[in-house]
Amino acid sequence: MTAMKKAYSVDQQDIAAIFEEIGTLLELKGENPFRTRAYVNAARALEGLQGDLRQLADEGRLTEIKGIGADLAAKITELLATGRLKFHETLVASLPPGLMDLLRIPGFGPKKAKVVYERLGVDSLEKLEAACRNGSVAQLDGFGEKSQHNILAGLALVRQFSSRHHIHTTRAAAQPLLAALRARAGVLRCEVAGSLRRQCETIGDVDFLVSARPEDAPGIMADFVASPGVLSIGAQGATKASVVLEGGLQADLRVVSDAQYAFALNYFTGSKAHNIALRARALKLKQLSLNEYGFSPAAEKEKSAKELGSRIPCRTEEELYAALDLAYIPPELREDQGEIEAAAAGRLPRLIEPGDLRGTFHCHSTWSDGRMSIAALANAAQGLGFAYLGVADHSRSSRQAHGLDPERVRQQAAEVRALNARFARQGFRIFFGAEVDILADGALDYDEPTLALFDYVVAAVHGGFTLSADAMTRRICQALAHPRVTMLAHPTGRLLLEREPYAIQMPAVIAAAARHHKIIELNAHPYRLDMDWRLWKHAKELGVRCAINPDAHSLADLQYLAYGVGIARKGWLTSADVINCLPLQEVEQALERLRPPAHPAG
DNA sequence: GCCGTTTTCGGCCCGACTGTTTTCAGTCG
Repeated sequence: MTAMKKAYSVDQQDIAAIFEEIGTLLELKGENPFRTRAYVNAARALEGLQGDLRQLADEGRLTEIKGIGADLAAKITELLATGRLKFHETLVASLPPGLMDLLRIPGFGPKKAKVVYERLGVDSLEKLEAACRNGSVAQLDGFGEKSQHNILAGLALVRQFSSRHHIHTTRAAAQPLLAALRARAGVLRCEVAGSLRRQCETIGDVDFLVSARPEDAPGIMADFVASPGVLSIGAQGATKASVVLEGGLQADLRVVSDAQYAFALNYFTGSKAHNIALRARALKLKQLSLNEYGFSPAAEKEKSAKELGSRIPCRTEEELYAALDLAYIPPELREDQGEIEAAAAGRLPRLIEPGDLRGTFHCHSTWSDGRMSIAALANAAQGLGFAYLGVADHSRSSRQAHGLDPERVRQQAAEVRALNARFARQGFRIFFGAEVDILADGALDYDEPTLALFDYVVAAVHGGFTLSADAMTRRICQALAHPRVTMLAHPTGRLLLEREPYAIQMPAVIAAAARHHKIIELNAHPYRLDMDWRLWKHAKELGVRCAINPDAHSLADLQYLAYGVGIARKGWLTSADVINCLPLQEVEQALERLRPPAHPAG
C-alpha cells in the first residue's frame, strides 16, 4: 500500500473552511466586500474541487482553479506546507473569539456585529443579551426597540436549535405544508425548492414556491403563517413570508405569478453557485439579465422582467434551460460542478431513478438485530417490485447485535436455501450475505470456510474509533484487498448527524475499491446517509460501482432507499453505476465473478 | 482578491423584507 502519511493533515476542505472564516472576519472588520467575497468564492471552489489539491500545488497549477489567483495560491501553498496561515492567525487574533457566534442570530450580520462590538464592547452572545436587556442596543444608530427585541428572540432560537436539519426530518415537516398549499384555492402551481429539492443530505431551511393571481396572494400568505406547527413568524410581506417551525426548521414561502413560476422555481432551487453561473451565461450568450421573474435586456436595467414580463417567456424550467441552449439540468446536479458545461455539450447523464432499483443488499433479519424474519423481508422486497434481496446479518464480534457464530451461519444458510427453493418459482432470489466486522488488525471476523458460505460479504467497521485517521484508513483498505469481501458498508459511518464521521481518508478508500474491483455501499438509512455526494462523483470517475443499501432492520427502513437514490443522483450516478439496478441474472453473475472459488475439500 | 472577445483597471448577480430611516442600509437567499 502506498504511504498515506502526510506532513500536515490539512486537506482542501480544511482550507476551504479557513478561507470561509477569513471572509467572515474581513467582513466583520469592514473590509472591501469584493475582497471578502473573493475568499468565500475560493472556499466554494475548493469545496467542489475534484482531484488532488496537493498535486496541483506541487505542479504550480493552483491558479488554474477558477477563483484562485496568485495571492490565494500562495496562501494555499503555505497551508499545505506548514498546516497554518499567518494571515489567518493574525486576523483571528485581532478580533475576540465570541464575535463569530453573534452571526448565528437570524437577521444579525457582520455589519451589526461590528457596531455592537465597537460601540458597546459586545463580543459574545452573553454580552449581547445583557446589552439588549439593559436597553443599550436600542440606543445605537440604526437600531431601535424592535431590533433589540428581535435579537433577544433570535438568541433564544440559537440556544434552542442547531442550524441544519437532516433531509429525512425536513421532508417529513415539509410534506403537510406542501399538501396544504397545493390543496388551497387560488394556488395554481406549488413546489418545494431549495436544498430539499436538490436532495441535499442536510437542509438549512425549506423553501416553498407558489404561483397564484395577485389578489389571491395575501390569503395564501396568511394561511401559510397560520399553519399548524408554526412557532414564530420571521417576516410576512406581499410575496414572501418566513416562519420557524417546531423543531427549529425555518420555512420560507414565495408567491409569484404563473408566468414567473418557472423562473422563480429555478431561482429558489439554486444552488446559489448554479444561479450565478446561469446568469453569467445569460449575459454572455444572450445579453440578457436573468432573475426570478424572467429574462430582461441587460442594457435596460431600470425596466425589469418583473414589470415588463420576460423577454423570453418560459412556462417550465425545461424551456428556461432551452432558452440558454442547455439541456434540462435535474435539480440534484445544480451545484456548478460542471453540469452547465455538460448540459451545453449534451453530455448530461440520465440519472438513476427509484424505479430503476431491482433489489437491494444489506438487510438484517431476526437472526441478528433485525425485526423481520428472512421470509418477511423477502415478501416486503417483492412488494416493492424487487427481484432479489440480500440478507446480511452481523458477524459474531458484534455481540450487542447478536452476531452469528459459524454454527448459526450454517443454520441460516440452510433456511435461505429452503426459502430460495420456494421463491425460485416466482423469479425471486434471496442472496445470502453477511455484514462482517473488520477487526482491529484489519482481518475479517470469520474464517475462510465460513466466509465461503456467503454469496457476498459486506465488510464493516463497528469499533476501534480511537484509531488515527491513517490507521483506520489502512485497516479499511486492507479489508478491501481481501478476496472474500464484496462491498464496504457505510464507509464514513456517520451514525448521527451531530457526530463527526469516522476520520478516514475517503479518496484512499475509493482508490482501494477501484484497485480491487470492490463495491462501495451507499447507505440509505437517514442516520447513516454517508459520503458526501462529491465523493460519489469521484468514485464514478474511477469506475467504482456502488450498492444502494437500506441497512434495513424493519419494513419501514426499506422506504429509505429513496434517500439513497437522491444522494446517488447528486453524485451523477446512472443505473449503470449501481449494482442494484442489474436484473437478477446479471447480479448473480456479477457476485459470482467477485467470489473466489471455495477451497477444495479438506 | 479575482478577472479579462470591454484584458493590467475597474468592474464584480439581483431582489424582497425589515427597521430604521424621510430615501436607505443591512440581511438573506
